[in-house]
Amino acid sequence: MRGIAQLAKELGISTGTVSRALNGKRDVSDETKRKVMEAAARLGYAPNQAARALAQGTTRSIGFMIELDPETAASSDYFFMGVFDGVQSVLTRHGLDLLVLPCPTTQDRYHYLERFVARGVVDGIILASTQRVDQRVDLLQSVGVPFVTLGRSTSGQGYSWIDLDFEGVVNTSIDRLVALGHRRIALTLPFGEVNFGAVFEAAYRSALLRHGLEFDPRLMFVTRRSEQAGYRIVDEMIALEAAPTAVLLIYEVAAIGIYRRLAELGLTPGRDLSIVGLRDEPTVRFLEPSVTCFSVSLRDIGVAIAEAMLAQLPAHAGAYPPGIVQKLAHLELRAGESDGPARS
Amino acid sequence: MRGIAQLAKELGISTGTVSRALNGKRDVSDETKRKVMEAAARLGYAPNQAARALAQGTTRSIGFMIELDPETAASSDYFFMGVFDGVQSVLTRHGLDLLVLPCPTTQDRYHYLERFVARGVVDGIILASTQRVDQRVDLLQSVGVPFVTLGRSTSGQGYSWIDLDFEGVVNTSIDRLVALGHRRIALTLPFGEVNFGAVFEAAYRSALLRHGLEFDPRLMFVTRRSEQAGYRIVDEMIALEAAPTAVLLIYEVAAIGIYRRLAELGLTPGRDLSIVGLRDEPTVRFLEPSVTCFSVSLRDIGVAIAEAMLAQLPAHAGAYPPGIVQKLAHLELRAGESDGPARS
DNA sequence: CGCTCCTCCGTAAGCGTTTACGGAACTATA
DNA sequence: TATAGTTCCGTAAACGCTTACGGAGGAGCG
Repeated sequence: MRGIAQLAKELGISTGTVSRALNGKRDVSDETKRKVMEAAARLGYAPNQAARALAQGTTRSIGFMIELDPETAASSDYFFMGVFDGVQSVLTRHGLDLLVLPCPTTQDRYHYLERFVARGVVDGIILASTQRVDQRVDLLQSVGVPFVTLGRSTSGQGYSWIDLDFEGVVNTSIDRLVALGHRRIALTLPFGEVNFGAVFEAAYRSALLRHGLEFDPRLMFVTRRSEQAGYRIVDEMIALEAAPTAVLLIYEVAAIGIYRRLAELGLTPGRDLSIVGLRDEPTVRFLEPSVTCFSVSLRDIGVAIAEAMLAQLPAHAGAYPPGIVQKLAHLELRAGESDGPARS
Repeated sequence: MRGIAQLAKELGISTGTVSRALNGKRDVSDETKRKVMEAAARLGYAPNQAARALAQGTTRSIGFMIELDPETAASSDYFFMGVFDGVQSVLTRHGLDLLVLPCPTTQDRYHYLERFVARGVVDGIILASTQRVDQRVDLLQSVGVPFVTLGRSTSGQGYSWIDLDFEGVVNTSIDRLVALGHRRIALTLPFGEVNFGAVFEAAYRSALLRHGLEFDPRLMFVTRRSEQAGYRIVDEMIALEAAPTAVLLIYEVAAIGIYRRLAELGLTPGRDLSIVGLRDEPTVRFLEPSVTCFSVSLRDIGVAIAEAMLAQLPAHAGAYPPGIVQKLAHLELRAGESDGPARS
């Protein structure tokens, strides 16, 4: 006899009463409630998760699926830790646990997720690294599991997502660069089928159009998230017959490589080539001259995700207005010295 | 009627047989086994996790607790993603899931862990960021939950751990620097009570002793994991009456700051100050001149952790020789150009 | 043919909680 | 005093799965 039964025997009352007391339900006198709480704390008792989940039909935990691609994702984890913290801060207040589910490099992301939802390990799912067309969204919608995605996708319809305002970043950047006299502005795009690549490119095209600038596909560079990638594209840009005078980076870390290559060539960031990065992560923030980029609170993004999740959980209805929420996190410009007037 | 009952009805057999078939047990004909498998795949059936855990008394999942300190840990996640991948690669082969448990900044690490083990959410625990004295180790040992720590601790006794060979790194580094003529070698130490700080310092002291060099506490600098920290200590070192000619970094990322400050002062890494970093993470690997540091496979560390865990799980006895395993991961020197002959 | 042994399957009792239901004791009301 | 209404608690049936147990049927043997 273990668990609640032992506790009940110890107190000389029934398991039902103990359970009610622990869960703060009615039909229990304050006196017994107190006794039970005290005994539980003293014996270090906590209700068995499996039994509780089975009886209630709910696990009280939310899964956050991430991917472990060592090539590209390895450095974006920087990103996730901040988000996790934000998610946690909200979930714990509602008695929910956060379980991070790291999909191994060798496994298919769809099947990995499928197993977890089919077995009912979590009550809700948070998805990251959304692809342009992402079957996981369709899966979750069809089985009816509450979910929120960090990043948009063209799959599914009418679901909750939180994403960075890439359009805003592109518009602000291009406006700024154009105002500085730039006419040929290069762009780096993420390798792979992540959705924000398409978003970034579309925003870029429409911004050019808005300014009456010509779109030149040779000014777009697909890169992985690495310093090396930045190093390489400098030469590629220079080799063009009409080299760009500015570049907008989807992976700000590339700035490090660009700086180094420019230095080797005797060129100066902000003078010979204007550079605008996406996010002001610490490493980039430390560069000299400082990189013009954008600031966003990762924690706030996490909070928004958690709130969007709570809005979908029946057990927590009322805490947040129900319904789908789709939110773009604003990125605030942090003007640095890596961009300046265009030189011809 | 859901789950296995529905599946059984569909096939016209009992739930017991279905369960046996799905779990590949005996007492089921190959014919029915085949039919059940087929039906399960067709209907997308997977046994409910809670029910299974309750019946078997085992969750088939391992928890990996990490901490979300945005200040120090945020950038060490780089580190974790690689480790996760290694752990996963082994666990999945044995039908075990990996659940990452991120302890929020606001919560006490001990109570966070306590709740998870008391509720029986996981069969085993992997601990990171072990403190010099870490009550979590005592807790896990007292309740008898299988666990492995990534990093040592002075708490507890005779438990399994995997750690970096900090002693090896220090010895190799000091030997190398001394051979280059350095006599005053500085050291950076981690902020906080993490155990590897103490290990690093102890190894440093004994290495100095071995070479007959004087120990000077003023040559030790406690730093957080940041570029900024490196930037700052340059001035602090120079300000000393007898400035060090070399420095050994616990957080290699500090090299970035050191490089920058040296450049501002018109000094050159490897000539005016020799620098040796711990791990060759991408950002540092990209510096120019290249940083002398050490290489270690994060994935292998993860693999070792998982194997140490399996050795403790009764259900998997035999897969790996039972017993505690304590292993130091070797760090291979990657000689760069950031260190050179001492100048007086 | 009778016996034993093996193969395969159904039955049902758990696993540790939660929770609907009913009932005992007590209070308030007429 | 009889009745209705509260308050508190015990009982037991779920939740979905696993697994010990037993039994039916067939094969193999003497």
